[in-house]
Amino acid sequence: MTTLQYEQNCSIMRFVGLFSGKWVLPIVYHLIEAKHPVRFSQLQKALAPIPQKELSKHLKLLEQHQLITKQIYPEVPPRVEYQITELGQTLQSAIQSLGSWMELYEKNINEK
Amino acid sequence: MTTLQYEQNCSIMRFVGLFSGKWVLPIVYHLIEAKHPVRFSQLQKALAPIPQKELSKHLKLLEQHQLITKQIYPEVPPRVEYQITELGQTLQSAIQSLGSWMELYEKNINEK
DNA sequence: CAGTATCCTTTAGGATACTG
DNA sequence: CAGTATCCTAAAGGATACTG
Repeated sequence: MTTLQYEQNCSIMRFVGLFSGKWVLPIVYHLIEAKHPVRFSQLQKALAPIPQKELSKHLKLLEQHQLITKQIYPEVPPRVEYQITELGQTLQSAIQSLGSWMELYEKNINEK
Repeated sequence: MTTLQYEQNCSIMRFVGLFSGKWVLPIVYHLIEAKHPVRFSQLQKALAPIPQKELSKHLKLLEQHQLITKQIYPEVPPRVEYQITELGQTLQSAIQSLGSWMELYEKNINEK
């Protein structure tokens, strides 16, 4: 019998695995807040100074994980829009609570 | 006027910065759940297969960030205990919501 | 027991240039 | 516009051996 390891058993660790990367949560959260489809260039501008490569890579991964959808419009110049899925939208309160906690924490640290 | 960048302005990004690292949230959460002081070796066992180096490094950082305290007992063999601070304890619900979301997500993905 | 120290490999991250 | 491709550096992560 193999020892079941913490890595596979802990939902927190699996979460960290799924959302590892400096820019992942910000991308997701921006799309959650936007609610409407957002173009690649809009995302890049909103999340500046995110490197284009990082944005591109994580959008692809998030789509694979069914947290966002990608819509390509065959126009010239090309238009590509990203939108949060219903499943992705369920992340809203969890991510919000991280941000709220951070502000509480900083307030606490600074007043000492 | 300099453009204020997303990195400094977004509490989510600052959170990600503070808790970056595969093992940080698991360590914090274990201490939150424990409530009582926990020895180094207990942590290592509970979070296996965490490398000793990672555990040691992150405990030091968490202490610097005032999220945990360290108590050294001058015994032989030495005993060192770590405990969550009140400030650290305030993370509980935020981290829990990450884990709960992860389980919801996995359930959703698997039933397709 | 509770760490350090060392070494090594992989990944993340970012700058820049190019393309359909 | 919306990406790729390339190159590079720094940081993360992990295995192992050693120490007060």
